Amino acid sequence: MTLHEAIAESVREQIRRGELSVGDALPSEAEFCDRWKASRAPVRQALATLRSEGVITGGRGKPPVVCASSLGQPFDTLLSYSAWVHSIGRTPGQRTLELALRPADEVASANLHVDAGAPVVHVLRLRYLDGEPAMLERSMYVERVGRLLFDFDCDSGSQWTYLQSRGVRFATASHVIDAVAADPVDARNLGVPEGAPLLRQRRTTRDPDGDVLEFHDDRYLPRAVSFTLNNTIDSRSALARATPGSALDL
Amino acid sequence: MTLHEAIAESVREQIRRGELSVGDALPSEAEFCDRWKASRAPVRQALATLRSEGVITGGRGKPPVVCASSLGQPFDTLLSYSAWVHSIGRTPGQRTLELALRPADEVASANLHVDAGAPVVHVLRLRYLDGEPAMLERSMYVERVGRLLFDFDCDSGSQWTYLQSRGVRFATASHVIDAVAADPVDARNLGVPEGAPLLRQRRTTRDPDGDVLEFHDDRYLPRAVSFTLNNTIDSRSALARATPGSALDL
DNA sequence: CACTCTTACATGTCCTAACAAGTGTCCGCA
DNA sequence: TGCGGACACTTGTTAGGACATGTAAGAGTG
Repeated sequence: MTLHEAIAESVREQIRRGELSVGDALPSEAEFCDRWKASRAPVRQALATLRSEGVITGGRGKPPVVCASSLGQPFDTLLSYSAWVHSIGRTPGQRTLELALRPADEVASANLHVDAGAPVVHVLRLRYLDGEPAMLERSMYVERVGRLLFDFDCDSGSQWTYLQSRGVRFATASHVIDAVAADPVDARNLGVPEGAPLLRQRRTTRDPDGDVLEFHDDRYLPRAVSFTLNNTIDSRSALARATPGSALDL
Repeated sequence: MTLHEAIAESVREQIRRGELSVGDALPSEAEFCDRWKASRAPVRQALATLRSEGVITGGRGKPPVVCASSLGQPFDTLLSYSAWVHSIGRTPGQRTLELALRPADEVASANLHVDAGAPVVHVLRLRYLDGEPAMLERSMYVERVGRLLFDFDCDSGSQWTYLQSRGVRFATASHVIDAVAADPVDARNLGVPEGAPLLRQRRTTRDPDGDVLEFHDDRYLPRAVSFTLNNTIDSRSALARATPGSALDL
């Protein structure tokens, strides 16, 4: 772990442990330098990282101040449901309803960027939060990745962790968040009436070369899960509004 | 404008103009230093900014690469509907349905952090996108801010711009995004059946001292508006999933 | 021709140093 | 007591350099 990472992590740790709460001021940069026997560069890099995460604010002349109690989520917890649930101290669960190798239909070929008819792995999974259904996950994988899933007990642990252990390298993801009415499949599995509002997160995950690895259509029960964002005037947010015409692609 | 801001903006400008598209490599840091007659510090700061916005990626040994065509939105376009619509080259519209000064009920006092019964300004506005209804906005303001709205023609321009011109200083905002069923008011104004799924964005905006200025409950037609996010493995995202138990507060 | 190894180049990390600019305190003066 | 200004302290910005580490291309070898 590099020095600036260690500094940033120590601050996050202090926030997690409650030693720093919202509104508290952090030590000055000079103080950090003394404590860590470091120059300003790594200290400032650590503070910049925390700032971009929306954890602290502060301006010229004023010491940085903790401005968010909920820490931003690292890349993996936004992509892995299991990792996320664990990270907030709850109990995940899951039941795989379908695992199939099928020729790509129109939707699959468009989202995975493969030829129509190419083999594609479809997965339908129901995800639980503390034993209650919370999300229905429709995912599709390019054949290269999806075939690994047939060697995996999908109900046992984290698919994400498993795929990484088999050499799949996830690098970037694009998310589109909107609302949708529960279709018959959603309704039956999530235990809501047909047409009930669901929070939908669609995402495309790619490897370092930009090739698509998977596409998800996750539908959450709004009473169980929502998305949050903390925003500061001097930081452009990664989250953006969009209209359907806009490109969803990388 | 400082040097690193100018460098970052010039890259964003090149992306907007199409001189740089997805997958293109940026010049090396040394090249930037030469062109701008600058040291590595401002160049690296500019690249770090772009990276945190999800615009570029790239690792050690490789030059940075453009990885998102849709630029992240600055603070104001996430808060001002008018500013956002303008920024994507469409035509905003709005009709104010209600503007009222009322004693704070339970919801208002909880979200604005004022005493129950304290005066609060409520606004109900229908927002259009290219002439079509796209969002219903329920907002409430603390009295200090809201009273300024009575001197303002709410259908004329940007409320956000107006309030800033009157000295209101917005600094931070917390957003919670989920889905909700259209209630009778939503349904009538947005032209959808009651119970139809809507994308809801609730937000609390504060001034630099952390005092709450306004609270919004914006409900979007999913077919008109969604939220997007680009995510990279080496950047914690400001967006986070949450369960209702989690704090929505700063 | 295929493979490995060297090497040039890129970025990541960290340092010292200096000046600019905003904030808050404290002291003197009216 | 109240106010303004000097001053100490803070963070922001930039310069210039050093070394570590990952990438990719080219040289050399089998």
